[in-house]
Amino acid sequence: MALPLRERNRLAAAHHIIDTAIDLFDEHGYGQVTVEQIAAAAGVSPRTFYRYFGSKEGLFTTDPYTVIGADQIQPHIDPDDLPGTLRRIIAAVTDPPPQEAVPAGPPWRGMHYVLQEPAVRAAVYTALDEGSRRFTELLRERGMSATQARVTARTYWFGVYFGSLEQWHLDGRVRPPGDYIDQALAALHDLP
Amino acid sequence: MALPLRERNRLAAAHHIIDTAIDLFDEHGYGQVTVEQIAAAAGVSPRTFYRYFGSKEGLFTTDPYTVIGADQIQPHIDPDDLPGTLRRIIAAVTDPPPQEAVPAGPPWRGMHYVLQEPAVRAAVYTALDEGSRRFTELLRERGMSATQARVTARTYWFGVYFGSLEQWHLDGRVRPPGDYIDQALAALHDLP
DNA sequence: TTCCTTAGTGGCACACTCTGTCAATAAGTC
DNA sequence: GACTTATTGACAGAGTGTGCCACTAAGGAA
Repeated sequence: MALPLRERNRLAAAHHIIDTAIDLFDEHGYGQVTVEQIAAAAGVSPRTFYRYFGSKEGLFTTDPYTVIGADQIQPHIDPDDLPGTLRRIIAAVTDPPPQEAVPAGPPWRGMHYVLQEPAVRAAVYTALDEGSRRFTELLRERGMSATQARVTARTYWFGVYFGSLEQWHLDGRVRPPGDYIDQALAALHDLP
Repeated sequence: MALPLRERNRLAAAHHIIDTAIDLFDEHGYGQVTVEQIAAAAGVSPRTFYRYFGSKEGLFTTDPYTVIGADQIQPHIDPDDLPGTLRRIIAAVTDPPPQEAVPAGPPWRGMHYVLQEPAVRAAVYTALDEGSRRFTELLRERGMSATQARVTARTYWFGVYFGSLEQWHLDGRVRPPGDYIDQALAALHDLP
């Protein structure tokens, strides 16, 4: 009961809409399902859907149920410990702590669509881009040069983080995701 | 006259539409210009616009006038010389060789929108993604592990290549773009 | 409880993007 | 010059996303 009623209702509604949508996607395919159908199945108006998520792809990139949004990633950033930052994000994202208002699970039901549907993937890239932008600023504040900060942030975000997440998923999520981060970080020191 | 008439007409038409569109963007802003207006100003039907570019963002990601498309980049790839690959791409992209059917210049008129307009940026990321995917396959064929290949390809594409291009543009395109690639490659060996 | 303020919702109209289809036209071929 | 094929324009229509306004529900104060 930490959150006020309105907040809880909103989170529950968002969660319910996402869950309903992914059910429909699983059944008919992402491209065959319209926002109107999702809204109807979830018992809300299309207008409300757009208020919650802004777009169809927003289902996968809107806090707090996204696994990749800039806001979600922000608290884990420590510019002085980049490998640690990535490991913490991966841990938080792949093994979300139980919260009363945010039931675990839903983000990962949609991982398939994040990686396979071009439109969703593009939306995720936009979210990563925003995270990388903020990260670049942090590095610049620490005195890093513009080019180095930009390349470093983008390498960690787009290369190590998203690359690891994708490979982890493609391998069936069997091995611990942290292993992929470690492998990816090692690969950076052995670039051809 | 190397190309058949149809081909030449098509290239000229594409070039003209892009040029017309960017004129309108510069005058009214990207978001304020509709495809219908672009088509009308260029003297073609909206349907033809979509046949050429597929989408409004396609203006910036469709060969041969894009600077970042997978097809455009493909011929420069040499998996055994990655730094060289990037330098060749940057060279080809920032200083396109004069071709009779492909007047120089147009791609760079739109660079501003590529970096500033979220929708265009997302489309460019999708193109980069495709390039990176192909590149990952090439590296795998050379015996590289899945994770290493994926991270390496993404690091070079999203980190070094796009990062350098962006920084070069942000700095006013004064210094040679190759310098930024060199700086970025150096940064990879000095990651925090 | 009651009143009041504010946030959230639904419904409507509308602009815009993008696709399927088909007839008309232009280019390439023999 | 006739034939084949690619390209175009016009039209209809589905789907996404936004502005607007009245209505309902929540939070706070007396």
